[in-house]
Parts: sequence; C-alpha cells; structure tokens
Amino acid sequence: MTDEASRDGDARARPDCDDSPHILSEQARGAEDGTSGDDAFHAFWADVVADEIEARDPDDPIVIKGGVSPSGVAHVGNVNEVMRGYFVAEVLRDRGHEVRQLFTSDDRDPLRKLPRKLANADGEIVGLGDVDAGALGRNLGKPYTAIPDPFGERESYAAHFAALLEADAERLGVPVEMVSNTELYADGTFEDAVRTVLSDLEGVRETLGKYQDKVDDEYVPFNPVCAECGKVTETVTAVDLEAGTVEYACTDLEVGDDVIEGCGHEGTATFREGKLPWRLEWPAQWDVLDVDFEPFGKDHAEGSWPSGVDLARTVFGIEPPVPMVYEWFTLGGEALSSSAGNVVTVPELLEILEPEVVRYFFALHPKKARDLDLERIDQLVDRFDRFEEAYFGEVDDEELTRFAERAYPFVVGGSPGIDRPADADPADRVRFPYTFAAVLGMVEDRELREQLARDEGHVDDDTPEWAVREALARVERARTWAERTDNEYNYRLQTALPDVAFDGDVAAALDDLAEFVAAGHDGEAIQAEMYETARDHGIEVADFFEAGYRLFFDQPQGPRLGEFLGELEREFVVARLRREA
RNA sequence: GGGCCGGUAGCUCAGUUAGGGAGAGCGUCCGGCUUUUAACCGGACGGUCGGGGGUUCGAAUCCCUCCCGGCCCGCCA
Repeated sequence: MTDEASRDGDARARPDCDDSPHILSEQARGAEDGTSGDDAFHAFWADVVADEIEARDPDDPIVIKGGVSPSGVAHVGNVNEVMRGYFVAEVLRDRGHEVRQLFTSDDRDPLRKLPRKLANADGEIVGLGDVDAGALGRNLGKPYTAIPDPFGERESYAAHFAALLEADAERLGVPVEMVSNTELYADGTFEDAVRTVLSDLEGVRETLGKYQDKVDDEYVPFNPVCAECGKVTETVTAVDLEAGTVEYACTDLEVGDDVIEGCGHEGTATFREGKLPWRLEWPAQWDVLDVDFEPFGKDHAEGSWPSGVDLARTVFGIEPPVPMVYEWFTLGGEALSSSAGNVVTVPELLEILEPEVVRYFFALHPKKARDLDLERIDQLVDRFDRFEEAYFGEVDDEELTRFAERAYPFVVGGSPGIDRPADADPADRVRFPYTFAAVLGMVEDRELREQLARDEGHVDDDTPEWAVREALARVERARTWAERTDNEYNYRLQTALPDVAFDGDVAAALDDLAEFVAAGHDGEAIQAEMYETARDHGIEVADFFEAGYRLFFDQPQGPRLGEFLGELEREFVVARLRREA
C-alpha cells in the first residue's frame, strides 16, 4: 500500500512540480522531471495546452472554464476568457474528447462602485445618465444578482451583464454554458465547499495567511448577505457547523477611499446565503465544477493563482486545473478602459471585421502583448488573409503554413461568418483586400461593387455565388470602418451635385470629357482621354483629376477615375461632368 | 524594493521547440500598367533582434547582468 500511496500520492508528495501558470513561456519546462518534456513540437499553442491537459488523464467530459465579475461594459477584453478556452476545447474535441466550456459569472460579488459606462442589450456603450442610475447607486454593496437591471429588461444587473457575454460568445460562434455563482450558492452546490472552509478555519488561515496580510486569528473567509439590507457583509462573529449557519454583523464596507455603510443588523445566515472571498471562491469553483483547464489574465498570475493552487490542495484536497496566463492586449496602443472610453464591444468590432478575423486574433499566441488598432485594422485583416492563403498552400512561408494548417480549421470552423453550401470548395473563397473593399464601399450599388471587383480580377466567371456573397460582405464592413475612423477611404460617390465651382479652362475640359463619355467609351479610354483633355486645355493633369474627384466624391482624391467612371451609368456621368446633376 | 511576463524593420508581426541564411505583410521611395492620381504588378531602401558580458567554430535562440514597459506583491476581483 505504501507503493500505491507514493505512486498516486497527491500533489503535496511532489513539491518540486512546477506550478507556474506560464505554461506557454518556459522553453525548458519539464525537461528533467519527466512530466511533460518530451511532447512533440506544436505550431499551435492550443495543442501545447491540450498536451498538458491530457497528461493529467482527465475524465470526459473535460471541463474548461472562464469567468469574470460583472462590470460596466462587456468588451473585447473579456473575449480572451472565451476564445482562449474555446481553441483548447476544439483541439481536445478534435482529439476525440468530450468537452464542456463553462463561463462563470461571479455575480454574488457586491457592486463596489458605480460604473461610469454601461453596455445596453445591443452592446452599445451608454453613460450613467442614460439609464436608471439610481437603481445602481441605491444598491452599492449588494450582489449583482440583487440589483435591478438599470435598463429595466432583465431580472437583475447580473443577468443583463451575463446575457451580454453570452451574446458575444454566440456572435463569435462559441458555445458556452453560463454559470451563475449566485445560483451555485443558492442551490447548495457550493454548500460543501463553504462547510469545508469553515470547518478548517485554522488551516485556511494558515494557508491564506501566507499570501494575504489581512488574515489573522479572527478572519472568517465567508461573507454573508445581510438579511436586513441585502448587502454583502464582512463581519462573521460565530460559526455553527452543526446548524450550518454563521452569525454576522452588518458592518461598514471599505472600498478604496469610500465606505459603503452597513445597516448594523445582526443576524444569522446559512452557508447558502453568502459568498466565499475570491481567493477561496476560485478554487471552490474548480472543485465543484471539476475544472480541468482555465485561462486567465496576467493580473491573476502572481496573486490569486499561487494562493488558489495552495488552497485547492490544502483545503479542498484537489489538484488545480491546468492554468494558462494570457497577455492583455491594448486598443490603439492604450489599455482598455471603459471609464476612459477606450473600449470596443464585440458587436462594434463585428461591424468592421468578419467573425473569423476576430477569432484569428485570439488564435495568435497568448503570451504576446498585442495591439488591436482599429485605425489600421486592415493590417489585421491582411494578416488573416495571408494566414488563410497559407492554409490553402498559396504562401511560400513554412512557419506560417505550419501554423495555418493546424489553426485555420479551428478559426473558421464554427465561425458565424462562414455560411456555405454543403458542396462548396473552401479553396474557392474570395477575400478582397480590406482596403480594396473600402474602395468598393465608395459606391452603394451592389452590382457596381461586384463589377468593379470583376474588373480588378478578384471575381471571375468561375467564382461561386457563395464566394461572391462572402466577399461582398466585407465591403460593408470596410465601409463602416472608413466611416468610423473617418480615414482616407471615407468618401462616397455623391448622388447629388456637390457645391463646386471651376474656372473656365477646367469647366471646358469637363464639358469635352462629357462629350467623350457620351459618345460611348469604356473606362480605359476615359482614363486616357482625361490626360488628353487636360493637355488640350492647358491645365495640369493633377488639377483636372482633382476636379473630377470633387465632382464625384466631393473630395480632392479618389480611385483611378477614368476606369471608375466607366462603370457608372453613362447618363449620370455625363450630366455630372456637365455640372447639371 | 521583490517576483512574473514581454521587448525582432517606420507599423503589425513570424522566427526561440531543436544554436548555423535576420524574415513576411503593410507603409515609404523608385519603376511598370500606351501618357504622375491611392485598387494591380516589379524593384529598392529599411533592423547594433532593448544594451552589455559569457558559453560556442557559430547566438535573435543557451547562461549572467543591466535598461524599458505591463502585471502582481494592500483591498477587491
């Protein structure tokens, strides 16, 4: 039996094992101890993580979890929690495992301060003035699930926020099971975990005290919800394990420089009527939900992760899940901040990017600090297109191809942006370069957009209908991008005559060009004629082109004008050149 | 102050598993597309791989050290 015990000994029998959550960083990890050093090289990080998970020999279904505490705005930063886990889940499914992807909403957490911004049900960011702010202000200190939805739609603020996250996940094609912490407490799922903690107060204090100075001989890691005022309290005066209750006093709650006043009520709460502090709640989730893998942001890496590992083993008697720290990304070079207004929501992002491009962004290596720059989102799309080309063997880049061959199927598989007939050959897909799509966005007519794309060779007679449809969908997004960023592609064919005036030579040249167009010539000829006409009238070619751009776009610059005009309705072009309409 | 993670071309990034040619795309510049005008094509320019030291025949890659940035080491999550 001693052999058995030593072989299957728990983690404490292996104090040398590596608990670093940076499993994608250490190049030499596991080299000597035989735990995981001999794994094959993987071009896709999710395979590395999957190896780590499989090495634990977990029972199916494998459970992958993410989670957040509700805040003001659900934004792309939260997508890390969803997408990172998703790719690992998909890799494991690809390897034949059954996988559940959970997402916990830490919704028994108290609202500690008013958010400055909120996201409505459509993901639009609004200020406090646009909602029932009082519904929030009156409820500081209460669990999110006990606070009314400031938009008056859901049963609580927590439900509103959870619905946003779930909707975002759906928009990206990620099926997640939402889990409410409040429900886990209320339905008794957490009851044994709470009992375990309160049964071994000395042990918990000893372990947690190694990480938190505030833990003293009086510290009770359970926060009952006050029966009188509904706020989360911090003062437990007695524990009754037999009855399964605690005695508490509703004292003031310090939040930074502010104080949320307690009502002074003294009462009794069951183990279902409160919450564990985060440091214990996290490992308790691992326990009751059988979590095998959890990605988390770098803010957890050196704080709650080490203590969570310790508490999982010493208090709950479980092994913590496989961890994975992901780097945060910046937005336009600045940290994401809803209060500072530097955020973008998933619905907003999907107005300028295909879902698979967003998914691609999160398929890139998690340890790299990246910048998501909306001003130059075309760079990201270009990278995606190249990544896709690599998958189809169209790029001479060994490294990229190796990554694409593995990761691409997970990036596009299940993406809501991909909607093709069953017999479609994916290699037939068409991607207009993003900036070209922005150029096409200058015209509103779908037929004209398609014609211009044909002229440019992006579409031909062999291009299947579904590929054209997909390709043209990008035009709308690029158009939105041009408008949102108000960049150099933000101009549009003017349906009404712009307010412009030209001197005599230019006006005469425009009239001549109108005659030429009226006589019936194709775009190429019109382009050539523009040079001729300018020369004939002794005006600079550049000035003539600018006149044309002002007439048609109300801008000093534009696309290759002659060929562009060749695609437009002849009568319209002639009338416009004559400044008649 | 201590710990962790990052730092490769103007920009966005591969490459570090397993030491051997410093790369891609975009931008810029030049040229081509019958004659400067943003879509297409070709070419060029562009980097002390954050700095320094070490190991090695050979280092972006391994070791040490320093610099810069982010995060954590109070509370909360």
